Amino acid sequence: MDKAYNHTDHETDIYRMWEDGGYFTPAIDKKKKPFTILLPLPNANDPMHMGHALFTVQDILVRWHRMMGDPTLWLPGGDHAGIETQYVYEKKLAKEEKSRFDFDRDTLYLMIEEFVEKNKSVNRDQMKRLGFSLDWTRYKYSLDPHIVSIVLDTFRSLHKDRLLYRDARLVNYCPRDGTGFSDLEVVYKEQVDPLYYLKYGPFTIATVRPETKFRDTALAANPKDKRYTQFIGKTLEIMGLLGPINMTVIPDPDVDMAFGTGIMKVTPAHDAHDFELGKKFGLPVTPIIDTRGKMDFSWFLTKKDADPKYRQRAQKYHGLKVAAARKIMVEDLASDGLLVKTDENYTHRVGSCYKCGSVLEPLPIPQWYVKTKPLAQKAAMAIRKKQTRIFPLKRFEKMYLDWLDNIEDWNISRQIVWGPRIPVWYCLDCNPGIILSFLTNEKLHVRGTYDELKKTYTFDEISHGLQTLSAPLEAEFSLNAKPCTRCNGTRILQETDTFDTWFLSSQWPYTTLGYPDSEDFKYFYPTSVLDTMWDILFFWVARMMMMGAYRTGNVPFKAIHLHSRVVDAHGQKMSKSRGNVVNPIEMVDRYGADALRMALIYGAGPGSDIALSEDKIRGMRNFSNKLWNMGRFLVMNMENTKDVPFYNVDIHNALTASDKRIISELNMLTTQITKDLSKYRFSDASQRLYEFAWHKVADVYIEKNKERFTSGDPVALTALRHVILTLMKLLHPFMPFVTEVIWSKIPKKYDKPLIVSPWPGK
RNA sequence: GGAUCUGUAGCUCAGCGGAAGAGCGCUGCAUUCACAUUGCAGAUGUCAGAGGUUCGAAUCCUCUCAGAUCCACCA
Repeated sequence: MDKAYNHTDHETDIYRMWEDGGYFTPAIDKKKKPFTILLPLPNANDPMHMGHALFTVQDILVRWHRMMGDPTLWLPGGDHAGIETQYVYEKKLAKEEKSRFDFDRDTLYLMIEEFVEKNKSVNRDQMKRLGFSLDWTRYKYSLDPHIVSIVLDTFRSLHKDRLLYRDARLVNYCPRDGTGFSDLEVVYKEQVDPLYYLKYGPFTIATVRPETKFRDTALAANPKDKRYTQFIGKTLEIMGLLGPINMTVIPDPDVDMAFGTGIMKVTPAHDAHDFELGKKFGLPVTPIIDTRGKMDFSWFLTKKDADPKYRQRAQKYHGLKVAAARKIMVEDLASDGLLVKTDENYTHRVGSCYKCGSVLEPLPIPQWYVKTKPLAQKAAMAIRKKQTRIFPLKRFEKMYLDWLDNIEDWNISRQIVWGPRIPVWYCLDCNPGIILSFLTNEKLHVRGTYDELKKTYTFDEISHGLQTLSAPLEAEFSLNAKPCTRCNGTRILQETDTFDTWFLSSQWPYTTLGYPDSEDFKYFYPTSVLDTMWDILFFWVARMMMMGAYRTGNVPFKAIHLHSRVVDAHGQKMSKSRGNVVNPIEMVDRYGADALRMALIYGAGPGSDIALSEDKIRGMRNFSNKLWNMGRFLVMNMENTKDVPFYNVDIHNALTASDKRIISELNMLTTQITKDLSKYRFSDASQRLYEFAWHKVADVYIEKNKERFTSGDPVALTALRHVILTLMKLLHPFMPFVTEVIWSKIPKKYDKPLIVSPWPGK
């Protein structure tokens, strides 16, 4: 054996030995209870980061259970990651001075597909570098046809159960990325904007969005506000930048009397609160901002009787981006004497796109929604009844329940190409003009709902539109478009929206296992543990619980273990802009996978951030070397001594007090580690093992008995071998490579690799 | 606005009712010894502050200060 442990000499060979030996693939044994973990599917396009390296937690559990003799499945997969991947791809296109608008839908899809296929293997190879004992024979990709077909079937099933609807409500729309998002994906940023006080007929109103005032449809005041009670219900003529308009004052108890002047303009098309208010009072929805985030004054410019002076003004605003238009309008308001004052220091929070940071525009666009309340109830119940337990902290359980108890319907439509299209077909003959694609230069030009909304639809008219929509949905719900069953029309258009990626990944537990009939599904579902970072508790974990319970009748996990974020040595979040990102593969190259794994686990308290430094990883590399040299010491001394008996109860009596003491401590340690693992106390276990191996066995036991070992005392060597072999087993889940190598060097009775050796006490 | 978490050695953090701990860093000594990716010895703390419960509090309770996070979103 070499003087020092050099991981690069061993890791590749060891992993190949495990994989070729088929040890990652479980044998289904109906007499035994399986242990199953699904790997939180990484973006198939992403190289590995420290977050992925933390899946070490799962490998620890999996390796432990495998040694315990459980049929153990750790199922890997990759995610097409809809918007994430399309975003990355569009950035790539931008470098080539192209954009998504240069391609038709199918071409763009194929280009992205090719891009992903090229990168797919990178992440997989990196997982192997970390030593993850994933069953690669079962690898799944989120766009595998059989997975998609189950997802589409879920959509159909939701429709049948009346848990699905299409509605034209306000969507958080990113004009830059060209898609809407669910509420969860909105990031609110605090910023300072001018608050303008505008003259509004007899009133003064305060607003940060003067550009939307052209299409205000009402004014609202608190019914308790004595200043305005006399006006409630009255319609007033108000002078604006484009001439006089009529507006009614409506009562709204939500209006804060202390804010601004206590009276508010109502813009149902561009504000969520106003939209609800509009619904209540039957106000028209009158958008003035389009999906590109530009002002749209066509409603005014097409007016035949418009005053030429105002027409000119509208022409000036038309097509400007919101921010630019606002600036010019404020100038015009000032010159018309309509600007009362400006508060420059108004701080508020603005919804922005989590991908590109653009300000999101609330826009009225029809989207598909899942009614989540009934689904959420079951998912919450599973936790309340302790069918599923959440580790490590109560606070995550509370977060989970609070979210499910207050859940809103889920917008699953995305206006991107990368992902499965929503399986709905519209008949353009009997139900024309339903949908519009904002994505690319689609060849099919269809008059869209958004255009229709611009024509000042009332809420009644919108809901009427939705009723006519549901007809072809009922009639035409197959995977391939056939002639319309109502009018026999052949101009059928599939919904151009794709699914929110989370709609697919929320079904991962049963789609990957082959719901509903496969052996795997019957045997491995529900899975044992889900381990993931807490930041996707709502996006993914809660939704998997909902969909699993809905589709299969069982929630998908018996336990949910939430781990924390990896931060740098100073507790700072790792980010490219800070320049403190530690690349896991570089660390594996330099110090070995075992060192990185141990560094991630050691000293990481449950629920708190995990501080990782290169110093710490180096420290753990030193620990690997310590183990190596303990093994080396044993092997060297055994070489000169024949017939070292194997440890057993009979020999125990021949041991010295010192031997007996270390074995007794080892037995206590075994019990303790087993207990730690069953309670997800990985850090505690790793610290105990480190302490015992280095400071009890190496520093004390070996040093005190050194003469006995070097002189070849068979009894002493028996004890030491027993201690080291047992220690290798206990450490194997944490540091699989170095323990497997040491194991292979020590003469012993078993010929099986360590990975499938029985857990001590088992 | 609602909720939650954290404050312990220079740094990162364990401990969460019974004599203040670990890793890294630091200081001194050792060196043909399994290992210098080492060993031995050592220094460093009003356990954020105040009050309370208790025979006993870093640990439980209340408040204060400081930092962080989640949810809801305000014209």
